[in-house]
Amino acid sequence: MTEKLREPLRDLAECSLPAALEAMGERWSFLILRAAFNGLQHFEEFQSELGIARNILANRLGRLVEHEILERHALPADRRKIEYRLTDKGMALLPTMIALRQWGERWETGMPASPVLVDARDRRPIATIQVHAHDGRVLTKHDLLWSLPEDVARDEEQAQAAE
Amino acid sequence: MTEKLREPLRDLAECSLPAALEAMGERWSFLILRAAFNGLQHFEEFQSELGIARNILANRLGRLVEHEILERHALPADRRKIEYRLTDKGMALLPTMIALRQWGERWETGMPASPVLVDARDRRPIATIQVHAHDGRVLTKHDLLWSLPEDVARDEEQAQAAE
DNA sequence: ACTTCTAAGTTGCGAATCGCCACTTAGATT
DNA sequence: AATCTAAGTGGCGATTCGCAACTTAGAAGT
Repeated sequence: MTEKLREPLRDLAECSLPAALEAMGERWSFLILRAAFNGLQHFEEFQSELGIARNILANRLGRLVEHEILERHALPADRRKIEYRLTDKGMALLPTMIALRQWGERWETGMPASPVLVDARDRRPIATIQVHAHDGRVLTKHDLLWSLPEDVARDEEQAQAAE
Repeated sequence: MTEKLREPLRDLAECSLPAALEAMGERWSFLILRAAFNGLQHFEEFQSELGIARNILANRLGRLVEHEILERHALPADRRKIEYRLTDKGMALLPTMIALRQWGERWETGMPASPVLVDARDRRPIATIQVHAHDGRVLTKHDLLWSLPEDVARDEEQAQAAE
């Protein structure tokens, strides 16, 4: 259906970032995902909420379904209506989406725009997404190292040897 | 320099995700950022590492500089050489980039590709990026609520009232 | 000084994608 | 049967992508 003459990004680098971008890297994909997290499920809902062109929306929904980020369900009650549901794979994008959004709030818009995402338990805003070590310490760029798989410490023994 | 006749995504929705995508949402932007986190600094380095077309690379670097994600420095020693350096704003994209990469590893490639990102202190792999509550509990989609700013609990008093 | 080399772009141009709008199609409603 | 509605599809101009060749400023070699 969709032609792909330009080189997929996935082939060009050794890590899986290109693969992720292959699925989510196009214009509108993240906004559609956000709308899905907000509970929107139908073509016309996405269309009027986002103001996206219909053909582009159809194309993006198709891609997201291909990549199993959304699932396409025709409702038994009214088989014209298609429900697009987030899959587990789609929901697993939540931290990415929130991290991106929080970055936008902090560095682009400068304000925590509404609606705010809160913990349902106590209605307090969620924490800022950060990089943590295996033991929970917060890490910054300077605490990080790119390492080949064979040099990675995997068990407590090696971890303690490094102390 | 760059013309923009199509509607910026930032205007279309109420949260700052569109603003973030305005800065980082184009093809190659995240891969250039990853290369920068990997220590690449020069035009020709990005070009040969990523295999991106020169005009596109020039355009993307320009955009990233405009958005203050990278800084452009001509080296005094050899003023032909331009060093592109990550700014604090750029470094703040680290959690987003890692979250996206981890998602790709888990759901697209299926393997933790090299190089692996490890904690420099003990060389153990970093934790998976997750959403946390203000008190550190891990939250999933079902623990979350979109809330208007006026309904957000802000201090201990309100937080305890909700218990 | 003058030729050569190099880093970082810029330009031209064909191919692909975006975005607006009108049209279609399958299925429900009156 | 006529109408309505949800979800697309097709046409087409505008924009962007991507390859290759060219340019320009500055450094190096002789």
